[in-house]
Amino acid sequence: MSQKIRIAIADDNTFLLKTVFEKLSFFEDLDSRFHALNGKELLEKFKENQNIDVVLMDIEMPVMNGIEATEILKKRYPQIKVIMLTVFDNDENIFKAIKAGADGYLLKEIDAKDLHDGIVETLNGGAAMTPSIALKTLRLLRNPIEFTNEKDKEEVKLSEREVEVLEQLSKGLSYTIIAENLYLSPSTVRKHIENIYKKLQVHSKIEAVQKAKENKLI
Amino acid sequence: MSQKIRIAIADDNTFLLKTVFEKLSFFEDLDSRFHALNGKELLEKFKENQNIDVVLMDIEMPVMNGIEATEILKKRYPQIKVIMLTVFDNDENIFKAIKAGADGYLLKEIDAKDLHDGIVETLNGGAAMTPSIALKTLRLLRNPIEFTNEKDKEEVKLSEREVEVLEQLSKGLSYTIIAENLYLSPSTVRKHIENIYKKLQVHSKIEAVQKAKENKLI
DNA sequence: AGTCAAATACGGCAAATGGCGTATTGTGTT
DNA sequence: AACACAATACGCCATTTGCCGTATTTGACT
Repeated sequence: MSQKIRIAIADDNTFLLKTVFEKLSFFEDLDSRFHALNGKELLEKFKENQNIDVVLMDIEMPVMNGIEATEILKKRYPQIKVIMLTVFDNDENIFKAIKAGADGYLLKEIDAKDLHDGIVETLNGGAAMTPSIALKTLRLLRNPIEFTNEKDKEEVKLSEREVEVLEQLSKGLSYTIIAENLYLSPSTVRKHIENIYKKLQVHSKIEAVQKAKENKLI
Repeated sequence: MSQKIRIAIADDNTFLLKTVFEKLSFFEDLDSRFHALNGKELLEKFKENQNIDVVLMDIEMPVMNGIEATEILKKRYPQIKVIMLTVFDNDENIFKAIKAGADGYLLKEIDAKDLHDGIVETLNGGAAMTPSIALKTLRLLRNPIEFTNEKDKEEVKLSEREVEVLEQLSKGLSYTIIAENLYLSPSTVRKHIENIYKKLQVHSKIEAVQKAKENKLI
């Protein structure tokens, strides 16, 4: 690459902004050009200065959030790559960002090297995704039904292990088989299921599996 | 991770097989256990030897292809991670593989380090995807094209009464409650369910409800 | 250093479930 | 009339499930 990759960043948190700049500064092929504290500011700066290759875009910002900004930006300058860089990894944000035209979706905990690689890959016509995000996109693809279902549910949180158990439950497996598959004692599996039921407010396998699917927990 | 990651490979091309083995051999935390030349062979080897963490699965194989094999494998051993490793990157294969339950999709041109990283990330609950594949999944998500399975449907026929019972089953109700609702004795409900299981070739409420939904019987 | 949540695990108990055989009644078809 | 089949129903039995209490370990955060 003869030319440096020119980058703009949109983020309202100046501390995180600084962290990102630092990560980028390790690499000589990257050139951090400017930043904005919200979507509107970013778009205004683009009016005078469009020679940017990649935008790293936060989602939660005042005035105009990153998803709206992405939508407008990609419509106006389609050649510019937009990579979401955020702490939020809920399905709705991911899906909205993709719909808005994002070329990648990374989480802020990403290390400098992976960020760099993601930027380069995106410029080369790929897409940047942290593995946990990739998993969620796979799940979204598997259940195309609920794309319409935008309304909020009361955010039931299951632990990772509980989700694993639930996934096995959904295959119709029994406690003992699940225990074997996960290298646990049946007692533990049963306790996990008990806890799942409490969290989901259900009283049987079927109800649990159905509720989990509704809430896209599996 | 104290334990080595145990890997099985399915690929009909022995040359490519060797290449993959070589790539894996660079890493001390990876343990290539066995390989198979097609999906059927893989499943047979799994019958005796299931202590595998990750399967690297080719798509085009004789006898049984990688997508069918993935579907069966993931149903039988849901905890095992399956990563497609193939030269084919067309939308249909990607989508089918994801539907079949693949946990990742990598292209064979991948270098050793990225392959290793992908395996580890997948084990850690993420998903492995080469950037070009990630891009295609994003596009698939953006386009609300209905990829609903046109094929299969073995036309299982249930009687009216059986459908009624099944509908109640799907609400998560017990035999006795269903009996009350339909003005039947619990024995009858159980017999109906027994017959339903036989027709659907399943062995539990959950499986029955899921199969019925797949076949749009309820 | 202390707290907390999560993951692990056991035992007990009542109810539900899944699989088997058997039997009677009605209904429609050959 | 004979036959097939769905719907109804009971009993037996082993296993699974749902619910309860309790307990230890570990890792994360304060």
